[in-house]
Amino acid sequence: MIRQAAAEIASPKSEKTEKTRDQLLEAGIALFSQQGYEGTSTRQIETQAGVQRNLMTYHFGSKEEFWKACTERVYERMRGFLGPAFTQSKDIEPGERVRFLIRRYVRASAAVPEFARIMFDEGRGNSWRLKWLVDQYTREFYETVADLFDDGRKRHMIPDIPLTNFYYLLVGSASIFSMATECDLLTGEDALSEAMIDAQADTIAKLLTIAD
Amino acid sequence: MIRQAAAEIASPKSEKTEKTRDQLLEAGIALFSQQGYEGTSTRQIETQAGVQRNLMTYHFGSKEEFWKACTERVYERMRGFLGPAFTQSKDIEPGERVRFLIRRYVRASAAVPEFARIMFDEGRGNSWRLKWLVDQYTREFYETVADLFDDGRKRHMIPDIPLTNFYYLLVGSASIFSMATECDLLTGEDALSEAMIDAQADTIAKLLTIAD
DNA sequence: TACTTGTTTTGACAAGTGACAAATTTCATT
DNA sequence: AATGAAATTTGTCACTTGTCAAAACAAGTA
Repeated sequence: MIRQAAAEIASPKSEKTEKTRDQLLEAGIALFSQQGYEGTSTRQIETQAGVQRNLMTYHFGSKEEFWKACTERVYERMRGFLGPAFTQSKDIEPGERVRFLIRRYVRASAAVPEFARIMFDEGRGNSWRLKWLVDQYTREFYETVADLFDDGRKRHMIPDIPLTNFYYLLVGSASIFSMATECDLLTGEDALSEAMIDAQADTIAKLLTIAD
Repeated sequence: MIRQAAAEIASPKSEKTEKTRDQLLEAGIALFSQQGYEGTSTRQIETQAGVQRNLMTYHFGSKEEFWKACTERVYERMRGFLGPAFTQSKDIEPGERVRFLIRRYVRASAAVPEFARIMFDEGRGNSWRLKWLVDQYTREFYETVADLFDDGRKRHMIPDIPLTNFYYLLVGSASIFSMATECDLLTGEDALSEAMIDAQADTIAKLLTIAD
């Protein structure tokens, strides 16, 4: 079940401290999602964050723990989009509900491209990070999609394809956003523009559901 | 245009030399596709290849050149699947041609999951590697898909969606194979099994084309 | 004031990185 | 067997990596 976040754990001792943590997290999210875990050094993160050396270790204990904190924030951001979408979908007629949620998921993926980037990045290997991501976030999301899928199939709103393929098509549809740089080089189009996001949402919603 | 490969450049001086190069390349492909460029060290490659230290530098000059050689072999492997598919598709009735090629592409992606892995990996950033991949391989492939798309649209075999979205849906459909580890953790299914490959090929072909 | 607590700064270190160069081996041809 | 080029092995370099530890600083409390 997708639900709203629990508040950040640490009590914000001081204003400045919170700012340091925040800048580190934002730098970490940007760099991890662009260069991967191994490709990003703690010093690079601190430099990009504009803070002194070793502050990451002090505030988060280790690179591993810091990475987890980064993914937490990213997933939180996804929840910030998906939670309200679920709430709103309750008021939508069943015939449109699946389509509505698919479109919202696509828009969320575009708003938080770091999420898909990290997922694609870690999904290929066998690291402790993959296990952690699946346990913490992916499993929960998968179950939600599975429920949605079952319901949609009962209502004959989803074509006759297996759940696994449905799921990875939906997830894989975010690849255009996570490969925005390549997309620009290839087509000259900005994958993260409003027009492209709409086009992608329209396309997936059309293909993954059955027209009335 | 997708065409058959040019032969490997180097004249195979001796049997053993060729074996060393081959083992290095195979190890490099496996490791680069699982851990990314920065996440893989030359010593790790040499260890996995079972050869002595520094032999990679000797045979390939540098890590950069070696990486290029690895991607060359991977793309060559993709061509080994796509080339014959194109040839065969000439004999297929136009109404089935697009569907046939889509299915073949999906099967190729499953047979060479390293290709999609590397593409997803590099597509997110802005490295010299991305530029090189696009110049060397991706552009050529994109043009091929674009031609196929135009033809399919004229014949009313492809739904009314933009080319860019069509392309990234097709490419993104390989994500299930490149995230095989995650898929196993999540669903218990082997994404690279014959059954799953078939299911994925069927699904994409069905969704991206219009039924007669 | 002195003391405590949380945070920042600086110094250091062992392990690992890619690359270079010289020493050594291998092996087909004389 | 002798030669010479290709291939392998070993040694080393300057640099980066993550982390630890101690020093310096700030701000509040007794």
